[in-house]
Amino acid sequence: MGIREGLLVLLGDGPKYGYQLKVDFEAATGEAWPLNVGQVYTTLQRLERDGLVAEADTDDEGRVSYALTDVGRGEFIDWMTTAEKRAVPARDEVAMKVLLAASSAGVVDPSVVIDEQRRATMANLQEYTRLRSKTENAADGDGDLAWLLQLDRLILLRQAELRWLDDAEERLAATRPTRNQQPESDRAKTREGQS
Amino acid sequence: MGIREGLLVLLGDGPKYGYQLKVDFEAATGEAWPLNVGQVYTTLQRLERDGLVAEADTDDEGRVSYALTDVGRGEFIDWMTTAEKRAVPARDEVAMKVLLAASSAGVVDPSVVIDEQRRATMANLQEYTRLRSKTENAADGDGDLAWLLQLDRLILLRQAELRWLDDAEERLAATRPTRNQQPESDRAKTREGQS
DNA sequence: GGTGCCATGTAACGCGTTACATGATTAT
DNA sequence: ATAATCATGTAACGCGTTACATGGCACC
Repeated sequence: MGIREGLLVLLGDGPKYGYQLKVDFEAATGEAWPLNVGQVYTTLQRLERDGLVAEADTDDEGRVSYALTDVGRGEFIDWMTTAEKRAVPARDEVAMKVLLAASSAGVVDPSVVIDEQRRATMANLQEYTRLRSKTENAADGDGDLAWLLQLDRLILLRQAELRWLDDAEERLAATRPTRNQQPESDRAKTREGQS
Repeated sequence: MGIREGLLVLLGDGPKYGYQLKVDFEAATGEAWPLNVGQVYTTLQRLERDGLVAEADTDDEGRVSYALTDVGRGEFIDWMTTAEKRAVPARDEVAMKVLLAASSAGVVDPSVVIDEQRRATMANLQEYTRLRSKTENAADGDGDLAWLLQLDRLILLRQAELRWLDDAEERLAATRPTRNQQPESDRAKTREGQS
């Protein structure tokens, strides 16, 4: 998950050297996922260790290039053509905040957390939207396809987040006031002093 | 980002011992983010090292409980009341696949990748939707609020992903066929042999 | 008497991330 | 000249994750 696969794919259309991989990686992801060059070299080491890439002929300049091994090419094709299962959903900071606020009853007001996050997310969304129109209206029609795709994605994600914040507020408002909502089952078993 | 903050918040309403934290963490996140118990203890060590928690009085049973220090309580409040900035968007496997497929022109057909992922995501979405109705119609009206919120969230995320896959396919179809779309700028500078 | 849950840990690995060191080449 | 970019690497840290070891207690 991550850089390994990225490099693997980038090496899919021919040998490349470290720095080139960094540049290509960022270009491919629309500069939205910056990559410290050092990581390329360490990741290449690990890929070599695992037999997925091998040092290829050194460049006409002094540049050390790497190429996929057969195994590496296999992994690359495999990863590319297999859809992600995502058995366990990724932990998201915003979701964590809201869920934890909701569970730690009383100490923090979930609606405050939600409101604050909504403001940030809306600002974020506006910024991305602005960037997208700006990019779309750029003179060069082919302007940075990857960057546009990233913006599309981020906009959709933020919109989804806003909807979720609304849903969450609603659900919390619906259940909280009716009862003081102590999850009695667990609470009773291990009373934790100072309530 | 992650477990640290989770434990911090959970300790916000009183001292708890390790195992309890694990149980509470999973309960708070609707069992969607499972947590190996061992991680609780190592994370507690780190939190203690950083002066955010301290070992509190041992339980009536032999259980070692931890409590927030003043600093820890500060961090907790801080984290809770501050919205996430998310300067750099998180790397997502699906997005990576599509973007990399789009950039590595020719080796892999992006539309194939997209189609395959769409199938998986749709199945995923249906499963979550099914689970939600099932949970909502459960006899006990208060049934697992956290779990419901997670399902809401995952459903919205998957829907957003589907829309993005559509958008991406469209954008790729719009630009790709017109030109063979070699990013000439970089391509020219470092010709990488065997094309 | 064994199976399973409660409870606390430790050891080791993997990967991402940062920071640092070192040079060559190019541009101003 | 000197600043920026190209190019390759190393060292160290942090956190998440897995696997393992141990022991008490309850229930059947």
